[in-house]
Amino acid sequence: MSTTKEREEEEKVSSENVDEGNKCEVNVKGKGAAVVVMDTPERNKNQIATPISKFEESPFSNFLNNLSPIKPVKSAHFPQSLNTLSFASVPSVFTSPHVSSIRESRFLRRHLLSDPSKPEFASDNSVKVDTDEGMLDAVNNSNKPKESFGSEISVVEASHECSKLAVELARSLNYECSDSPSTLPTGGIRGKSLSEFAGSSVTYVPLVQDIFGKGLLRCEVNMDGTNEIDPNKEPSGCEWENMICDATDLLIFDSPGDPEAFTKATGPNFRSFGFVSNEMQNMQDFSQVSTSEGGGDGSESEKPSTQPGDETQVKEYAETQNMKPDSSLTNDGMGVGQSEKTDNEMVSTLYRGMRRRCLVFEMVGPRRKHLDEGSGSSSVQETDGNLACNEKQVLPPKAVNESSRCILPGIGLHLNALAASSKDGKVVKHEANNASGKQLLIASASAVSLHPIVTGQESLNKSLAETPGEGAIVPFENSVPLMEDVCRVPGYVNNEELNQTSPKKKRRRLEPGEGESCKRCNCKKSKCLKLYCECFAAGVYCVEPCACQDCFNKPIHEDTVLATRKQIESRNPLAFAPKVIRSNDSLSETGDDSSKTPASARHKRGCNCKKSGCLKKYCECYQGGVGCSINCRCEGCKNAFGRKDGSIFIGTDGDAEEEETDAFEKSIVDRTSHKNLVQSDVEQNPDSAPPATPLAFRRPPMQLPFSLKNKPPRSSFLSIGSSSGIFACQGVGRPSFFQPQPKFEKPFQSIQEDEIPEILQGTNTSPISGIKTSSPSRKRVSPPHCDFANSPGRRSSRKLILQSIPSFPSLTPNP
DNA sequence: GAGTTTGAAACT
DNA sequence: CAGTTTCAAACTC
Repeated sequence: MSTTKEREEEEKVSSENVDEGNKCEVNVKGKGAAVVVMDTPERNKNQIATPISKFEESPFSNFLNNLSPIKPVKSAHFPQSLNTLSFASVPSVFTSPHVSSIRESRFLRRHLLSDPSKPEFASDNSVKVDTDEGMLDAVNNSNKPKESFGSEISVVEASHECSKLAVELARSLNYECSDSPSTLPTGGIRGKSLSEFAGSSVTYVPLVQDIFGKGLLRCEVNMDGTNEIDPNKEPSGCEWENMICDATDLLIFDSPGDPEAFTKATGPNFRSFGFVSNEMQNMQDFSQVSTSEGGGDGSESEKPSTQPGDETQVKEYAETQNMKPDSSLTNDGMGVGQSEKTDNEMVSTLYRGMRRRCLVFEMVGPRRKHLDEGSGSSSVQETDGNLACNEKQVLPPKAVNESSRCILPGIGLHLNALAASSKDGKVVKHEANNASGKQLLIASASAVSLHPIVTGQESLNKSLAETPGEGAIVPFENSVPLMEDVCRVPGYVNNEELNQTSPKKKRRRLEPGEGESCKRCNCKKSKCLKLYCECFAAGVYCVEPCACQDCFNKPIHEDTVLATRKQIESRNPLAFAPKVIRSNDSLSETGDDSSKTPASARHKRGCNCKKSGCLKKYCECYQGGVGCSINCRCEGCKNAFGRKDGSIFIGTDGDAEEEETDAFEKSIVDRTSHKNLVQSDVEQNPDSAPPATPLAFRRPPMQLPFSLKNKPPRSSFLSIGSSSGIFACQGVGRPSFFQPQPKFEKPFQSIQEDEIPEILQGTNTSPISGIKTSSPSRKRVSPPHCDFANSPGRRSSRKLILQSIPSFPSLTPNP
């Protein structure tokens, strides 16, 4: 029989099978050639349902047989994955709604989809299936015939592997980054490792898959290389996470096509953050490994030089490298850009992703820097002293210091680490070098484990505590705080050191720029041991900039801090949870797709405003840049981000509208004036904005209302890193508008996903949208392409947004 | 910078 | 759970 025909039939059958619960199209296809003829699909079905002897004999039966083996595997995986998930979630005090954010949700979805038994799976696009198959194949046999699918499959597998690795890493991270050698080590990850990985870290896989689907495929090489290379499990894990994050970023930004962008991004990253350098190193390591495996790897990452685009950046980058002794540099040296091979390409892609992320940071940094400079030398000095310098020299004035600081937060956990690093250049670097593992872990952990999986403070704490030796306790519940205050993060040694080291210890007044990046409190009576204290609430230690009195929120009082924290948590487990939850997160948690409202984020508990009309920062919802939800008990809600009743603020209320508008404008003005700051903020928010890829349109900042001035949002956006990693990546792209959300974790989620963007995008789900990112700019909803800031039509744009926004679903606080 | 307003957090 | 107090940020002048 003609192979094609057979294949077609087989495919049909397979699809049906899939419907019934059998997946593995790939396998089927692959075998298709071998398999003979299939009867009518119906027959097949019947056969499947009730195997007939004849059937057994038929190729179809063979096919089924083949499938069957797979099934078990899948089932095994799934359960594991589920367990894993549950496991992850369990530890965290509260699942961080935001944490998981996109990744998680995706993961869940995918996961479900992947389940063979589910019909949905069949319906899923080939990509998903492929991925699944890839997984299976990888698990069962990497050898299975992929021919039919060709590159796709292979890619998928690769992605799977990567995902697996990522998963593992994540898992390891979850476990506090234990060193299980298993994480990276296994050179043979693909084979058996995969299954294990898949099982354990399934959750992560989805993300990876997504990423891959988008185009990041080549993880394999890297992965392998990593495995081989890194004996260090933790570090590797971190790396992986980073990788993943990067990938995410890539996805988000993703334009593999834009080498220039990549280069830019990369360059900056390296410069800006030591942390970045670490990542790079890791990446490089991977690349190296890959090289060994695949032949020279391109270490494109390192040297953007390959890319013509930004020479300047490249130079800087080079400088940075030079400056930094870090392995990354060496790696850089290694890599010269060859990356022509697929493997190399893949690697490069990853790098690119990273670079992009870096870019974002970088971009932010420079801007920020300028701001700082503008504001005063003081800030600069500070940065220089602390941060900057680290790599200081390395970094050109522009990028480094502040950018790192402020920006970091955006990334989330990563940022934390980064932030720390950024804060103290020394520290960062130091850690990066020595404890690169640690930092990485932390960062990665924060990014990955925290948000995605556990999200819980505990998990974070664990990871943190372990990682830093110091101890910390880091209560990072909120990604934000972490990000923002990275420096201060309790438990984070560096922070402490920094604080201690810095002569200034006591707070210098924040400069505008600084304020944004880090949180400062002004507590007088609470001793910074109550939630009144922003620092404490954010899970970070008070730092110099704080003007608090009798502050106990310092490393030296770690015990006290922890005890207090515990006490507060005992009272309210969610006390330290991010206040703003992204819908996505909630979705993932709840599983409610329907709940995905355009407005991606909601305040966890809702506000209780009575006089401010939810139009001022008194309102946590407004402050967080999210609309009020049914959970809010506010009176006269006029929240520009979304009213409690679900109505979008349209202009019906003249007053309200005007007020809102005013507020927005005001905020906008502030932003404009503080553009630099804003940018920094943006950086912080990893959210959607794809760093490298300049989106034509930016979202209107959700948070617009906030004037950066007043409060710099905590840089922590990042999150999410998380989470964040994705967001972080995204963040870059964001226009200055993004407001950092000071208190909320949103960092990633909320901001990133911005309601608006989604709305704007509409249902459009850009490929990226899946990731959430999406909307590049959080800002207002201005229609895509519109510059809402400038446009006179702000209102109109805003209105559009509002209208488009559906009523906010009530946030489900996380359980 | 001081004072006021506001609403969350804490307390009862 | 509701009411009150405390607190610190946000805001105003």
